[in-house]
Amino acid sequence: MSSPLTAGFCELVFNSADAPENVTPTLQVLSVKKINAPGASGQDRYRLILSDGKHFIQAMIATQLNGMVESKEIDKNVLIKLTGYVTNAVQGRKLVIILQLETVPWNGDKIGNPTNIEQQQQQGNQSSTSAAPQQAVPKQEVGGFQARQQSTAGRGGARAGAGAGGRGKAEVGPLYPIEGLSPYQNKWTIKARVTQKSDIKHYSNQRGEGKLFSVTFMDETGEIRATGFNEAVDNFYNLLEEGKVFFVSRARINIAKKQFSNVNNEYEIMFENQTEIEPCDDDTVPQVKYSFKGIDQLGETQKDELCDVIGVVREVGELGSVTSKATNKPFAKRDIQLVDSSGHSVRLTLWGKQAETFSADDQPVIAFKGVKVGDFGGRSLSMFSSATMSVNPDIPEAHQLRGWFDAEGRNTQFQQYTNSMNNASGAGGAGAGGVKPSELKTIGEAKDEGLGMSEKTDYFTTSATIAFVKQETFSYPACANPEGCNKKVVDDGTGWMCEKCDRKWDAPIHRYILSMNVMDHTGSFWITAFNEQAEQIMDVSANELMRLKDEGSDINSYFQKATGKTLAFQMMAKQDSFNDQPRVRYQCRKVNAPDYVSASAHLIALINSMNV
DNA sequence: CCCCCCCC
Repeated sequence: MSSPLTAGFCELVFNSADAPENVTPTLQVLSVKKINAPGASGQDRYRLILSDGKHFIQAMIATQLNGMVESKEIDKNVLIKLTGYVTNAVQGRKLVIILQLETVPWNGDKIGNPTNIEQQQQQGNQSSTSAAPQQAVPKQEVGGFQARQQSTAGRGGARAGAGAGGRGKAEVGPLYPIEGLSPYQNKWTIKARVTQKSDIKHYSNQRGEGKLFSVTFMDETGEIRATGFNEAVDNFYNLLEEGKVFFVSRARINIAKKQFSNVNNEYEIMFENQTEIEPCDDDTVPQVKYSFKGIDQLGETQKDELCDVIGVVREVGELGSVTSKATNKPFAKRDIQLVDSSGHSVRLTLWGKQAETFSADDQPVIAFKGVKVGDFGGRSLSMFSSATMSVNPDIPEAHQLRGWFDAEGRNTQFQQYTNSMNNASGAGGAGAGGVKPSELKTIGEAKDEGLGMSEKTDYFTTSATIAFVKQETFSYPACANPEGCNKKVVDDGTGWMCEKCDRKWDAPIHRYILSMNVMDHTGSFWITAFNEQAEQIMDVSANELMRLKDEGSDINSYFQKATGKTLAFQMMAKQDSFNDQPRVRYQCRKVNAPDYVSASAHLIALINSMNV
């Protein structure tokens, strides 16, 4: 009977010093296990036991294939064909790292009676497993990955894989995927694109003075941060250009200090004196991938979150300087205003050299990766040192924005993020300790927890029904300045005077201050909604409603229509005093259609917490 | 071996 499995594969991996080149074995999964060491980004890692029918061997699966495990495509007794993999020697044990695979149709039966290749090897070949395996050059063989790399290398094939013996210099090991790198290997080469390069940073501490820089490398399997100190700065800083592809070898792999970077890898590279870096003109290495958030969506992100944003630079601020409170050091700073086709704008701050050298005054499209969301002025963005920006990138989103801006965006009024009362942008700073804007609270909870009773402002969302809308005072006469002033104006008999704009208008524009009583099953409270939110609730502008009222129409029906609406109110609770008595002012910052799914989840959690 | 990511 012929087995569909690649007999002898385990032995080949274990015994051969030569890479099993162009071997794409078919193996059977004996078990799948989640291991207790999630990846840098918190992703799960899965270990497989793979059988060739005679022996079995341990394997790890690259995180980008996790979905196949979670969907049970990869499961016990499934046959898989490894089309991309590397092997590692880790503390004398062999491990296959699977980078690419295909499943092979099979009836689900277990094939043969495989035994552990490790035990067999330990009995039969002591020397290869016990004698200081890390000091000895670990056996590293690269399977399908290398074959695939070479076949797609094009001109970059100048640097062939291990089999071709390097680049006329010392042997530097086989071409490795970034995902396959680990501290247990010292003989590897990666072919990767620099997606980010830092400035040169100088430091001085107890150990002395020094300088350093870091880059992020990316290939089709992942990304890794690399750092170089002192001499390495001199050797490599100018060579490594953002966006270009390089071969890197003979560097150290350390455990990543993950708290200092958002690069998704458990390890990082340290450039050393013997490190070799060579440019490569292979353009098949992937480019940076973005996951853009619309500028209007920033209200949904948490403060300090990193995100990707693309926008048109509508305004470039002056170069300024600020002194850090923490270090007393001055930093160059420049604010730019970004807009996108959502009609929203946001401020983004550049720091240091980037602030100094920024010179795009032609309203370019810029794609930002990994910028930090701040809550100043509602929402703001800040360039992080690991953030990157790409001016007029050749990606569809950029072309789209360019077309939109040139056709209409140029003349659009943009909705800004602000902390002011009239902003419809949701969020706003849930300051340290403050309730997050997205956090659901019943009215009872908001009161019981004393939201808005302390110094800080609290933000929460409540799903509630409008019980009553005050009709007597629903609006105020506001400055008619089309630039958007919104200040209250007074009629002095000759016109409506705005003190802020120092202008007089024939007629004001009425804006809402809508006072409403809303309730849920736990209670009710009075809330105030300003113009934008109130318009959404009333389905008519305050100005129009005032006109109807002035001409003697019955406007009661509008208020009746609003009454009974159930909405998700994004609320701000702030301490206030009234007749010297402290009280809480509840202001509605945004209204949405009720989100029944999260509201139900919240109620279920409440019920469960009742512990009955 | 750095690791600060700032200010209004």
